[in-house]
Amino acid sequence: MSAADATILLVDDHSVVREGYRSVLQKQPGLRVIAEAADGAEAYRLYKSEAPDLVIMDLSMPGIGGIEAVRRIRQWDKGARILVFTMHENAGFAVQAIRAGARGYVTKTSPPETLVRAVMDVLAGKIAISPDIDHELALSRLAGESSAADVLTPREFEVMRLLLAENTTEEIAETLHVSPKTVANLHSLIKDKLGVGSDIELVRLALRQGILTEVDLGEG
Amino acid sequence: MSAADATILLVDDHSVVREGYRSVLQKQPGLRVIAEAADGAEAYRLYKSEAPDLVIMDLSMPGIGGIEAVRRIRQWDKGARILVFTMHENAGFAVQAIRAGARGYVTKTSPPETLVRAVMDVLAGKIAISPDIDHELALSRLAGESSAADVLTPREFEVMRLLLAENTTEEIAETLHVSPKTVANLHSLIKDKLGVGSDIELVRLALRQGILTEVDLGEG
DNA sequence: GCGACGGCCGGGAAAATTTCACGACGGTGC
DNA sequence: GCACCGTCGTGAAATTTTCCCGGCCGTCGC
Repeated sequence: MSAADATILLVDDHSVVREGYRSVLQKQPGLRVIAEAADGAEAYRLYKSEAPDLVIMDLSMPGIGGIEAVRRIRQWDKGARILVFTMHENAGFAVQAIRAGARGYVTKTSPPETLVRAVMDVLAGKIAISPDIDHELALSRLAGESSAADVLTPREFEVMRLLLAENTTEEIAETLHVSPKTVANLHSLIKDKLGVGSDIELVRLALRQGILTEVDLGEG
Repeated sequence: MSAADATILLVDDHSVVREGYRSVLQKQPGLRVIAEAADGAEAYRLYKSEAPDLVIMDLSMPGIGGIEAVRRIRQWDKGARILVFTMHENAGFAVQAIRAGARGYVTKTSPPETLVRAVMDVLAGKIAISPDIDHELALSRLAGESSAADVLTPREFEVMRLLLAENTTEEIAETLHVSPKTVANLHSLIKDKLGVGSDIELVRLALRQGILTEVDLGEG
């Protein structure tokens, strides 16, 4: 435990899983886990008090999620090094995470070596993406699937969010203070722009692109 | 490592997570992890060759999922003791798991002690459910939400599955060899029986009840 | 200033879908 | 036999979706 060890903050809402990170990382010389958090808010607090060299962050967590935690930490410390380590084998999430300021994205299905390698790369200032996500990103590029966040105007995106969260056209019209007709028109336009034929496909696309998570839907 | 140790098979598609189980369990005397599997098929194969006293099983895995793996193992060995350990804090999944033959259901957010306790309980022949799921189950009972699997007839359930998986009414009519009109009628009837007003709500309910998982939707 | 453009809001009408009422058929239980 | 339920389908009404339209407003380039 020399003073030169790189210090690490682990963030994951599953304690048994944190135990796994620890076990893998402590086999690696030069790394030292100095703190653990179970949600985004705690992660932010601990980052400020502990100033670790690296954060390993899960995405799906109660309260403020991982993406938002990444954003806040980066806002507080522009140089923060955050490696996202998550179960989502989903290019959409990776794009969001990197845009939010993460320096790496590794899926939990990756072998321990990949995680260790990514930790080292991020500490060395590189960007680390696990191979499966690299592949996913390439595929989505090739498929040319429209990214909802890109092709939709802010208003359309908002309506889409509400469609997925609330239910009836009338309710949305009310919260937006526009006519139900407008919402219906937008709804149709959104499906058109996104190239989906049904609401069910719309939900699937939102899930695939990480606009929505399972827990968002389940709780609603 | 006495011969009297209880032998355990770990099943989880995330290697780092298996590392976590190991770390927690090996602190407990009387337990010995003898094998690990990364998916349902491998779990089944290893169960037959290793005959462990207990299986600790994740649910969301590539290929055949955890529920199906539980079913197969129990079919092969009526006395198999399987403890489901998953991220899904979802009463629907718990019901499915128990019906498939699991002897316990613990969420990954639970502290390590809860997992250890559940392992001991299941080995002792008891049924172990983590407190959060107990609570969820109680709530869903109180809310009296119609369980899709109960209120729907087999045919209706099948159509619902197809609606969530495929997309157009025509395609489903084709695969079922019935008129599109019938599918439309069923579609309407299903929403009525389930008390949902829109397709989006239908997806949400399916997710909540564990009829569908995020990966089902994403991959479609 | 002024014209072009794009986002936003909604009306109107045609087209498609959803919903409801109804009948037929086979299987099951009494 | 008879009642009941699940399945399948028709037809017509009700509703929604979709398409086409025009107006309003802010921005950009000239």
